[in-house]
Amino acid sequence: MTGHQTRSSQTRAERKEQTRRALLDGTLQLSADRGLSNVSLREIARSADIVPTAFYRHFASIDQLGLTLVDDGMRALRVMLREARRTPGGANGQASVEILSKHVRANRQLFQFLYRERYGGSVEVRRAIDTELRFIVGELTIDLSRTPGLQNWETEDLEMAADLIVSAMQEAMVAFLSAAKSDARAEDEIVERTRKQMRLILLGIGQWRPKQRQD
Amino acid sequence: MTGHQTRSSQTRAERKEQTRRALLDGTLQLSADRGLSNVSLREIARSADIVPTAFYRHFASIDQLGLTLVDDGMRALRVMLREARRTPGGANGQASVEILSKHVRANRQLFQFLYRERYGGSVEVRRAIDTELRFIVGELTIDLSRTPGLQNWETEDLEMAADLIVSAMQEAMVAFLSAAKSDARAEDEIVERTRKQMRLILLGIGQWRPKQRQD
DNA sequence: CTTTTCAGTGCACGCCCGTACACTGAACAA
DNA sequence: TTGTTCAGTGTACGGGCGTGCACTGAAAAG
Repeated sequence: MTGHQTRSSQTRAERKEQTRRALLDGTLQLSADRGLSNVSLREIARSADIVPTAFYRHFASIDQLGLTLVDDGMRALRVMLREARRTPGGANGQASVEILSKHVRANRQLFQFLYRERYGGSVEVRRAIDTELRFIVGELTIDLSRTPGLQNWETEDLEMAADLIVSAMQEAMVAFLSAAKSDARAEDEIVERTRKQMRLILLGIGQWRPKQRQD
Repeated sequence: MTGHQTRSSQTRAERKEQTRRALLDGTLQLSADRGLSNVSLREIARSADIVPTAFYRHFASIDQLGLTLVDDGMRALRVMLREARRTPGGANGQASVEILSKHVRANRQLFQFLYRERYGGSVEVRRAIDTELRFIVGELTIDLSRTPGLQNWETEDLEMAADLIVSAMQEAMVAFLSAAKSDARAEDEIVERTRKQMRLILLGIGQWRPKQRQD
């Protein structure tokens, strides 16, 4: 009631933030089974109970809102990766698959948004996602370079392996999200298959001869 | 000029087929950088130089047209796979990467359509693509089961390996299509990386112990 | 108390959309 | 020659869209 600070306001900004979140959540909901590009500004506004033109008080365009969602999704992804990295054998091992499944369940819509827009989104959204994804491959490459036995690998080869791991993980994520929401059996199968794939890749890495050449 | 057959007509059906192809080609063009769902029926009709309502003489809906494009794309994909299969070591080896790159270059838009709609398309289109893709994994599984040294693998494990190979190949395809149309250096890098990934997977397969268990 | 800020309102506009409907005219069958 | 088929036409409609513009009224600032 009595605002006596020289700094920022309170109730006013709170309400704005609330609407902003409603816009983001509503958009996530609406785009879940159609993609962002098939959602209209008016629909989004409706979902947040504001009039269409008020949308512009929060975002300059739907695309800008999309980029914010990409940020949110990537943040969730980084949280997941951090957990995987501090888990024993997490970054390349089998434990990471369970971590993936856990986080996917907790962030369904956000992750779905990411993989859907990665291929189907606008040019800007696609580029934003690809950039972040490349960054992730880079981090995994560094992780691998510190793994015992891989210190003398060439960066190119490390990147190649990291890329393969990320590809498999992404496919697992997509499979997860395609499975019915509470089909535990299907989820278990995906986990099992992906675990094996990780093991297969690790076996391959163990056999790799760093400077090998082919004609 | 003189049509004297009891069977089908000639010039009439030809013109229809011509328009049909114009519709398919135009749609492929229009959806290349926006996705099928962002293309309007009117645009498609315009691209084929017909009036909007005439569209329905050929397809019941844009979705139906999309399914036809999925068929076309899958046909191209099967042609590619057939070539890979009859090439020595093609199905899992490194030669298959070159075959992939060749066919992708020859069918850019069709393949782009496939991977874009696989995640971003309508429910029906997505299902059609996924079904076909699963079929391909199945065929590769059979190929693997005939490979010397893998005869006593369990089907589940073979499928797991086939799935990983297909994932890597798909990622390579996407990378190809994302690379600028005439960036030979980028394409070479992708080929090289994917080749190595195939080699890595093969090494992993070589080390695989069929009945291995983990806690 | 007075003034300023600004999230949200309400209306109006022009645009493109899908599609219903009645039609035309050339290719074809008889 | 005559009648039928049917790919393509042209008009018209109602509806959703993005957005420009003038506004309101409560919260914040002074």
